[in-house]
Amino acid sequence: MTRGYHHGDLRAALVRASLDLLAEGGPGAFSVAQVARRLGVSTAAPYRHFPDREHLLSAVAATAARDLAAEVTAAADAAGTDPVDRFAAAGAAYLRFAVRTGAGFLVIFSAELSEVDDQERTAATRALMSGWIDLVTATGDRPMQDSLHLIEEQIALAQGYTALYTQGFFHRSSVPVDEIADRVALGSRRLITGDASAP
Amino acid sequence: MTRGYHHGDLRAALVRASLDLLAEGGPGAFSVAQVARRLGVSTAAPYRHFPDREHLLSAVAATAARDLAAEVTAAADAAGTDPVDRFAAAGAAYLRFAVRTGAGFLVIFSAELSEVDDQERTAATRALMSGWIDLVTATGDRPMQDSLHLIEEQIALAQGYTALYTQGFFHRSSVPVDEIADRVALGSRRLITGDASAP
DNA sequence: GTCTATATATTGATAGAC
DNA sequence: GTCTATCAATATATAGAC
Repeated sequence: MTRGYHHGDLRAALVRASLDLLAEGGPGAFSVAQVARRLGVSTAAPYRHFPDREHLLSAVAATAARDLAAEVTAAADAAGTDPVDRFAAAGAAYLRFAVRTGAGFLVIFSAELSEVDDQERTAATRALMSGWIDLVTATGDRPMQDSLHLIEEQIALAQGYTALYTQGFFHRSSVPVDEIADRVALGSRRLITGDASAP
Repeated sequence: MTRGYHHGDLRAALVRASLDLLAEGGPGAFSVAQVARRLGVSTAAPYRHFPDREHLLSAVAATAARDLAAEVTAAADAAGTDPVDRFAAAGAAYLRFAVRTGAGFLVIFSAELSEVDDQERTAATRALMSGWIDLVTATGDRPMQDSLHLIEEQIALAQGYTALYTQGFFHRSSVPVDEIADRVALGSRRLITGDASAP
C-alpha cells in the first residue's frame, strides 16, 4: 500500500472519491475506510474533515444535489422553450444522472441524513426542488399540491427505472441507457398532456 | 445471549426471519449472522442448510416471488372482471407488498442472484411474470414487446414510489401507504387507457 | 493535518466436539 | 444438525506521535 501525505483539498477530494464509489458500486460500496484507501490516505484522515460518516455523506448529498440541478437545468434549456419538452427532458436527465453517478434522490434525500444538520445540503436540496417546481409550473397553472404530485410521480418513474436498470432487472448490455431515458421522457410527457402521443 | 437448540424446520425459519429483517431495515439490514441471532441459533447453523449467503438470499427471493404473485392475483380478483381495473389493482398490490415486506423486484431479481442456480427461485419468478403478462394482455391485443414495456413501466413507477416512501422522501407519518397505492393504481390505469380519467 | 497504532464490533465462513 | 470456538476481513472511530 503506497500511502503518502495528501497535499491539496482533502475535504473536496473525499467527496469526489465518495461519489466515484457510489457510481461504481452503489450505496453498499461506500465506506469511510474505502474512500480513504482510494485517496491513499490513512483511515483516520477523513475524521479531521468530517466528524463522522454521516457528515461526509451529507456533503456528498449536497454536491450531488448541485450537480443534478445543473444537469437538469442544462437538459431543459437544450430542449428549447416548450414547457412540456423541458419537463420531459428533465426526467430523462434525471435518469441519466442517477444511472451514471449512483447518487439520485435516494442519496440526496436519504432518511439517515434527515437529522444531520448541514446548511450546505439543505440549501442545495431546496434549490434543486425549487428549480424542478419551476419546470412543472411552466407547463400550466394548477394548485401547488398538484405540481408536487406531478414531480413525485416523475421522480418515482425515473427512480424506479434507475433501480431496475442498475440492479440488473434489464439485460444491461442489450438495453442502452438512452432507451430507458426516452421512456422516462415519454412517461413525463404523458403526465402533463394526459396521453401518450409523441412530441 | 440465550441460545438454544432449534427444534423444527430451521431452513424455513431462516427464510422467514430473513424476510422480517428485510421488512424492518431494508437490504442493508440483512446478514447471515443477524438472521441466526434473531432465531437464537449459532451463526454456523445456517450453513448447514445453505452453502453460503447467496443461496439463502435465493430462497428468500423464491418465497417473496410466490407471496407477491399470490397477493397480486388476489388483488386483481378482488377488483372484479374489468381488465383495466385488475391491472391497476395489481400495481397497487405491488406497492403495498414492497413497502410492507421490503422484498420487491429488487430482491427477487437481484443481480447478485443471477448466477445462483436455484430451480425453486427460477420457477417462482417465471410464474410471477407469467401471471403479470396475463393481466396486461387481458387489457387488449398488442405485440408482446409492448406488453413487456407496459409491465416494466408499471413496476418502475411502483418500485420508484416504494423507494421514495421507504427511504424517507415522503413525510412517512403524514402520507398513508394507501394514498401512494392509489397513485400507482391511477398511473397504471393511465398506462393502458392513455389518459388520466378516474374509473 | 496527517500519520501509526489501536480498540471494538460485525461480517462470512470453517473445524471439530457432541 | 447444532454447538463452541476461531479465522481473516472490514467497519467506525479515537489517542497520541510528528
